[in-house]
Amino acid sequence: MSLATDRGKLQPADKPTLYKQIRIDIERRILTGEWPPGHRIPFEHELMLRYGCSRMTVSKALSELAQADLIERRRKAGSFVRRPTFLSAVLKIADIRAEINALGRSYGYELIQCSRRTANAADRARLGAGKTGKVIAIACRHSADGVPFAIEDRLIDLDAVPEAAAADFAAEPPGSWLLHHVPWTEAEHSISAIVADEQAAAALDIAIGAPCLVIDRHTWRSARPLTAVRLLYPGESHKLIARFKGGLEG
Amino acid sequence: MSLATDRGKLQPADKPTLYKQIRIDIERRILTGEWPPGHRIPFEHELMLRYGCSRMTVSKALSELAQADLIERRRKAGSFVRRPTFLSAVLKIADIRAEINALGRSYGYELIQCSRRTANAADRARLGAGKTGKVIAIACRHSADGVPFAIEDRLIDLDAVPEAAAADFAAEPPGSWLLHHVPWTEAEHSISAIVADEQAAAALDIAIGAPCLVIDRHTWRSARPLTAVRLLYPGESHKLIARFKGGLEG
DNA sequence: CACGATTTTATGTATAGACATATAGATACG
DNA sequence: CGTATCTATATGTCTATACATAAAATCGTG
Repeated sequence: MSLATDRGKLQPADKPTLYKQIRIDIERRILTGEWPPGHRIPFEHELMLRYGCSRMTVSKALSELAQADLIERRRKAGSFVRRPTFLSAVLKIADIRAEINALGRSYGYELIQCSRRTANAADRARLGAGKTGKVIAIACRHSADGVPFAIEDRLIDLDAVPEAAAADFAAEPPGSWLLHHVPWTEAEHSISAIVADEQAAAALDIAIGAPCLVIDRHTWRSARPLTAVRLLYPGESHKLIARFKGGLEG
Repeated sequence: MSLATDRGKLQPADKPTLYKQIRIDIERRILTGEWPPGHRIPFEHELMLRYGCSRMTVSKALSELAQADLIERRRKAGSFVRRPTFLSAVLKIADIRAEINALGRSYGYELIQCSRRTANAADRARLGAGKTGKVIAIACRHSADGVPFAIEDRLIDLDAVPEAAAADFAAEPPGSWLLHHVPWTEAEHSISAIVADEQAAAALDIAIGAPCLVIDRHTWRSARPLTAVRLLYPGESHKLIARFKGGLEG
């Protein structure tokens, strides 16, 4: 046990070395959205001027960012901010469309309800922080080969994600849209099982009392709540699969 | 979408550079168990002799292994193989004892059944590969503050994990034992919901027909099946929580 | 214009050397 | 015997340089 250092705990506040400062600086710009996905970050040559160090030093910082999948480096072209990546295979359940496509089934999507409103007490409680601004509330249904696959009930903080105001959630599922447009830094999943009530049973076309899998997910960027979603899957018929692979690739 | 390279797919079989060869070589020894957790890997000085290169080159290989949490580097002491780490927070559900302790509740464990046998057809199907050797079958119950928390039904491949023969699963839950003694490279989780039948209801002290969360997990080392486990949690009362955090630390 | 060849350029890998820093182990001391 | 100090040493960071490599950009030619 002594070897497992349990990183999250107390950082000894080690003296920030130059390459770490560079890495943290760039990381910050990416995570705050200052450098959005696709943005080309300065060339190593420019960075060594900016930070007054050798190319090897900025290269080390960039290499670590690349290993962490925050940037993608391409010879001759430069280094680019990656779009928000799945930090773990589990999160693929975040994109139901991709999940269904991966199963080789045809994806269907149906927007049930989408409204914009000033956050009420329940919205604020659900999103976490003391938001008083506007939110978007979305209800929709995903289907595979025409059969109900999951129903989704989502809340998006419009102040944290103003771009969402312009998105067309009738054309694109909110999960996909968010995943491809909004970088996030933390997510929390809560998984549980319930039995279907009348409403859920009707929406999913299953029997009342049938088991359902529930996934509640909250997503933040730098501790600021972005969205909260509840997904309801028919329980026995469907299994969520997550794969993990150790080690390194390449 | 174009930026997301979907790593798992086709590796362009890039020319293995020296530092990558070193990294892969060391990684292999760790994952095969040749260098077990706690083992001190050769000093940089020895490695540069072994591979005939400069210290910067071996250092780069070791740095990447450290970033991937496969080794831990300590000044003056050397670099050490880390014990199997959680590759993702989700996997903390792999260690129910740790999960319950994290909740601040007292952990209880009860071995219901533990038997060794030659793998039958059902065992082989469950573990995957065409195993014909011996397996250990375990049934046990975990409780928190004296209340049933989950029941576990596990199969361990004794040929792949011969050390398990000497383990005392009456004293230590098999999940904890495996996590701390056996390195793995791949795991697959399958999550679903069912309603409790008579047997499950009795074991978990819930009503027949109550929702239950089911987690099936399979674990491999280098494509060789190690163990298969099914966990049954009471559904509404309990929630599995997983957290993800982007970026890098330090 | 289309298309292949050439050039340019940013990253990728590797080197030798230098100094910093933490710390395990040895040593000295009370 | 316990503790403070010293020392040796393995890792941590950084530099300046060199050449390799992939791919974008340009050029040349039919």
